[in-house]
Amino acid sequence: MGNRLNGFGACSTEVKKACPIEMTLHIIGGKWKGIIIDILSNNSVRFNELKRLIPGISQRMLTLQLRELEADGIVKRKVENTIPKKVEYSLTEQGEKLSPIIASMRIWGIQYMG
Amino acid sequence: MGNRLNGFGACSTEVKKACPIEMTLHIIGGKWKGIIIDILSNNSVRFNELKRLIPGISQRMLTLQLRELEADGIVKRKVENTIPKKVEYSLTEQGEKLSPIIASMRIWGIQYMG
DNA sequence: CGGAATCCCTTCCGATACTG
DNA sequence: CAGTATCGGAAGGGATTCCG
Repeated sequence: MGNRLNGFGACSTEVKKACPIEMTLHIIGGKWKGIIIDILSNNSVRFNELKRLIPGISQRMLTLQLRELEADGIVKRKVENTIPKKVEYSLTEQGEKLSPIIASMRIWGIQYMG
Repeated sequence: MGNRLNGFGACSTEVKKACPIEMTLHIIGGKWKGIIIDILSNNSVRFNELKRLIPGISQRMLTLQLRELEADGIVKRKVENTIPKKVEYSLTEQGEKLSPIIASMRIWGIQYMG
């Protein structure tokens, strides 16, 4: 199932047609994607920098989540083939449209804890 | 370990202190909670009506999700002990504060599919 | 530096059957 | 009507090791 990597909107297939809320939650859901998008808002960040900014994430999970976000058209990946290699991640236009939503989730979370 | 049911903010414990975004995503995440909150926005809905309004959800999952939302202080449950029983679900004040976020996720999803 | 590969455990979720 | 109980598969996620 789930054919990934067919570019923009590669999100998990059947979900698409169904409920847009479910689809959005599927794209930004999971343990790490929210904070990744939040950090990348109006920012271009390198892999290890990103890893440093997200306490507790493993290299494996960071890679996986970035790959999925990329496949869903949320994140861009820019490689400079210098030595050592340099890879910069940033949000696509679609991705930037998500960041206010993530930001409001942060606000809500803070007042919820308060 | 995750002590549930200690009322408001019973969300899974350790998450709380960490990242508010992660916590919010934990509360509204998963396959069904988004649409449940969306339907309950400014609405009081009975169990079976809710089930009817959410295509594909099983009785078990609806119950589970409602219980978690209740434990997290998002959803209220009102029982009338008539025969047959009547149970109405609605959002708490905290829950209503989530509904604009869910709504913006719906909007984003629609334009993303567009 | 920025990954990929493997292993393994936990959580999520669906199907089905039963109940006050 | 509004649930519970039980089972089993699928997906999510952590630890560790290896690589160009």
